[in-house]
Amino acid sequence: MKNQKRTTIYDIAKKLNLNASSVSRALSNNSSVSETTRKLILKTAKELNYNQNSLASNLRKGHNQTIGVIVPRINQNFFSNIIAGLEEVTYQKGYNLIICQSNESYAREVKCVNTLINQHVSCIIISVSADFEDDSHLKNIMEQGIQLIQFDRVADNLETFKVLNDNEQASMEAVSHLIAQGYKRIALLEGPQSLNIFKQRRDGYITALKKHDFEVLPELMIENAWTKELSAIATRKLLSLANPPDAIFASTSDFSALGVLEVANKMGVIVPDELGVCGYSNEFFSEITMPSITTIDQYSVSMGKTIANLFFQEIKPDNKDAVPKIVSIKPKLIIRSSTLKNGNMKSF
Amino acid sequence: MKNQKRTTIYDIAKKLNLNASSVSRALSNNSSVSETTRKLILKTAKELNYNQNSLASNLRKGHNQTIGVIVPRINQNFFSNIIAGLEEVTYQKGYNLIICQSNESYAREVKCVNTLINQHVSCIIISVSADFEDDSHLKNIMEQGIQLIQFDRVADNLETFKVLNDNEQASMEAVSHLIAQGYKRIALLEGPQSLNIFKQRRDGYITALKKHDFEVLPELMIENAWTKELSAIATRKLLSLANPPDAIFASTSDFSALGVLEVANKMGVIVPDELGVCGYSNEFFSEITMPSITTIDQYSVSMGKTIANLFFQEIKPDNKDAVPKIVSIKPKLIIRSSTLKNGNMKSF
DNA sequence: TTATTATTCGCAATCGATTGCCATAAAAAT
DNA sequence: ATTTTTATGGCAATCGATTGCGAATAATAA
Repeated sequence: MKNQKRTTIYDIAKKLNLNASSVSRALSNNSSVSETTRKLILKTAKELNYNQNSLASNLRKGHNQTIGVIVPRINQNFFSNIIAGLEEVTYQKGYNLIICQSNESYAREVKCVNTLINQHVSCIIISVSADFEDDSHLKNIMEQGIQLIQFDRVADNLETFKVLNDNEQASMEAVSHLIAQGYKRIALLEGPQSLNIFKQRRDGYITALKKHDFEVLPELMIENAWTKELSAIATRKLLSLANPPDAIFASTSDFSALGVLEVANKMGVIVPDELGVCGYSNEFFSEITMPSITTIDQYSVSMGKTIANLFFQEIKPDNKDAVPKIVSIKPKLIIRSSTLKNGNMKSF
Repeated sequence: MKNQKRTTIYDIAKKLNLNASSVSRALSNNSSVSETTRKLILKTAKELNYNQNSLASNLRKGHNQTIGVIVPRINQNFFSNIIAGLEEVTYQKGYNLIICQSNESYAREVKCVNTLINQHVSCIIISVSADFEDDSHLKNIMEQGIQLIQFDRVADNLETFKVLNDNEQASMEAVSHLIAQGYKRIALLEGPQSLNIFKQRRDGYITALKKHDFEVLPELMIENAWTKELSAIATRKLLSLANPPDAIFASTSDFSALGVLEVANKMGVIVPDELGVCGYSNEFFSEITMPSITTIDQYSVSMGKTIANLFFQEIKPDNKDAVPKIVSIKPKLIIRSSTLKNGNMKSF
């Protein structure tokens, strides 16, 4: 592994007694180079094992075939699926992805943004961290002339392209389904209200209750129950109430729903007969629990593709007057055993 | 969002009647710039909302604070955890990650490699695709003076840095455990033998059998059963044998093990009493199935960190004579209900 | 006060590819 | 044979930051 310098277009030019400009043109397959010399150039390029220096090319051309992605956690199912979807499309277009994770930290999110700005990426795709403070860093992205697409968790009052899930609608449908199944006291496990997605799910819950003339009971709404552990604690509390709920909508995730399930099991409360349980996200495991968990699928991979397509179709062509557009994806309620009171259970 | 040009060090220099070189030096906090002018420069840089152009900087400096990662699938648990671990460390060091997925396709893997070479990344970290053909593209990486680290699925006869799991050892332990539990006819579900990891797991299986004077029976070794569906088919076949196995080691993944579990359940075969089941990878769900699945944990996040640290500690400092080193990580057997014949089951 | 050293900063080349413009040569038209 | 057109490829500037070298100035020593 010698530290020899890599071959450049100048090396090729020198060898063929040509000018670097001709080499460049031949390689970009573009303008006026005779067929003969082009073939000659391509051949020697291969011989010398030439590889283009994208840094130089991008610097000169003033743009970068690269898109930056910032997510709270790369290895969270939803986000890794988003990234997989993004990559699928961007790869086809010859674009690269630079991935950063904010680890749910605002400070780190800001740093990630700055790094990506320095890299001159042509677009930044972001889902903000849980301790989101303000949107000045996002504004800065746009001031630097870089496109910005927010998805899922977004800064509401910043006008940018957005790809969202219709959380409120999905949440409403889930709760309506619980009501239709005959559940009377439906509790809600919520995530941090600093994130708009959790607010929306809460809104959907309230809307559904009101629509069916159910009372909205604050004691049945537990904030910050967004991990399996927190959810288990909350469930224990709820089920110990004098007047306990007969259904729990774990609006934060299937992990929360699993926490509910485990506590119910330990306390001898039968799901779904005595307690309906609904999760969110359609994690793989939600299908194989006993009973299987009713949940909401967010089409994460296809959402990733949607985001990428938004960039290529709406934004990239004429970035001058691209009017911020909001794409809303309707998640799908997946009904499984944990909310089917009639005992219509699927086999394991 | 005007398309104004971004401010450069020349803009700052012009405003202060200085030379760009001074600005550069002031910003890099390095050499001889008086405290007064440095502060002045830093101040105006902030005022003008200056952001460094990493493209130009990297081009000049001849290296890139970027590491390329190529994995078969980003949204596969093991790999997304690896990436999370990598990112954790590289972020601390101010390095960026460019992520590509080969989608288990060799052709695409080659393209990814080329893109990363063009990007002048300082290192490529790769786990090869299932239809791996030859290692010429990997050799090319090294010829271009780019560091190469292979992990998990590696090209055996290429001398590079490698971070591996000791698959053979882990596999041997798993099978030995099954034997210790009293299982007598242990079947093996294998992955494509083009990947060395699956060969190693097979070797471990055979070693364990021989060590305990068990016969190695080809009819109990099923190739290419590396998805839940394929595994289910294989299981059905195995359990229908005149002399069926009393344990199945799904050496490919917990998904395969789940396939075994489901078929056993449907066929009325009791796990673990009539059939022991062991998986691989310690997917989240393996803990919550009924019964929970004995499996092997690969410490994926920490493995990602190990890989990154290998780069920063061993390779980066003096890339001249870095002697390829192989780091082997010992996975951990996690014993759960699906192999505990004595009925020592954990509660769900 | 003069000589010497240390500080601070400017000049200009460099990294590798791209591109507008111009020059030469070849082909076509007159 | 001469002019016009076209094809081909060279020249040189450019993208933005970095850096070796040298010049000018300030600080210190003699």
